[in-house]
Amino acid sequence: MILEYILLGLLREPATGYALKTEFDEGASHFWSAKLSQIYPALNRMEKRGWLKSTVEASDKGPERRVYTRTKAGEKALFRWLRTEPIVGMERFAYLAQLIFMGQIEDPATTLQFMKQLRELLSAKLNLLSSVAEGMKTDDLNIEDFHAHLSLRMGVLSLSAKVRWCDESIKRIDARLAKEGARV
Amino acid sequence: MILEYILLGLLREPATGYALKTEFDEGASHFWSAKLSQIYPALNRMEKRGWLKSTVEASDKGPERRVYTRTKAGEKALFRWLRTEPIVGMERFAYLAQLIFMGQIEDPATTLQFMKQLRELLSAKLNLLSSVAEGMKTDDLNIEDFHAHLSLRMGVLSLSAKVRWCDESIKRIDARLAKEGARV
DNA sequence: GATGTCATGTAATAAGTTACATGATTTG
DNA sequence: CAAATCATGTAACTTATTACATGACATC
Repeated sequence: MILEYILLGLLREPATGYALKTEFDEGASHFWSAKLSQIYPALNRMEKRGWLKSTVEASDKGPERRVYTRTKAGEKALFRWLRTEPIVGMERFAYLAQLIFMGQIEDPATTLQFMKQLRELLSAKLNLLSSVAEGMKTDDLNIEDFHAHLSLRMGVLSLSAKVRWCDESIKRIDARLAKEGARV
Repeated sequence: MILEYILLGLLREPATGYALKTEFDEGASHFWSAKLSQIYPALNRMEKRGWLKSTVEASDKGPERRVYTRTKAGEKALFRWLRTEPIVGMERFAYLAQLIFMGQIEDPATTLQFMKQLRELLSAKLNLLSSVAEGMKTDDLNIEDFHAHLSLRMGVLSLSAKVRWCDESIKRIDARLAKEGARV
């Protein structure tokens, strides 16, 4: 279960389920996502399995919180997973499914609008990631920041490629529409 | 449910569950995947809902087959979905999760090997997609082939970017290893 | 006769989403 | 005092994977 390994990875330092959710949204949202209602039971399972230990602490703000700490067994499980082959082939792009079948509607104007919307959505994501990446230095990073920077770069490069693809596609659709218009 | 809409899209022409699985693997694997054990119940549900009709036919080869045909209601449901906003934010890259936490192992050689493996896996996918894309003409396509070509292009462009990212990353890790070696 | 492809399904389990339920503290 | 944030969980449901079960026909 990939979520569990991501939680193990995030639990480098002890944290609550709530804090992990925040980290997820801030640092991992470009490659994975999870809801609180999935995180809490997962942490529970992991503790039963011996990968985590938890203690209940009073909070300075709000109710009591359950703080999870990664055990040695948890670390071992994580490292074992990290040494497996790169996991590929689970890619999911729902918007490509929409685009590919949109030809059946036979209305280039619909596709044009779709691609323009998609361009905006993707470039907003790109801007977010770029600003995080640019806020980091690139040289003399410690090994953990170096890894964080590597994965940010992949987000930046692949989103840039997709935005360029949107632009290219918009031009091609415009050209088709111009031809159609000329024919009438 | 996205799978159901993809099945509707594929069912432009009547087909069996088995044939849809083949189409999935050949034409849709770079943006979605599904197992037969998920496809059969889905088709069943969709027929109950009135999106499909099925008939049982004898096969020239192997056992009887259930051929599904998309109904007008199914087409309407598909077109309605196609006109919704582009679905983004479901991206999942398990290999990025591996990479980002790999810093905790503190062994650049592990990361180097990982990136080299990833490069091979991604470039194999890229070659597959490129050859399909190159086998298509680019001008004067009918509207459906045009859409197929658009989505192939996204695969080619974004995979190229990722392969370049692997190369860039491999160089950076090599540089770190060289530095480390120099220090010893 | 073994292996591969065609063909359809069910059962059990795992993973993920939406909705429900509760309640304290902080900030405007 | 209303809204936001902090905080934890359960219940119901949907979606997806793995394993099981069956069997015809084709090719080597």
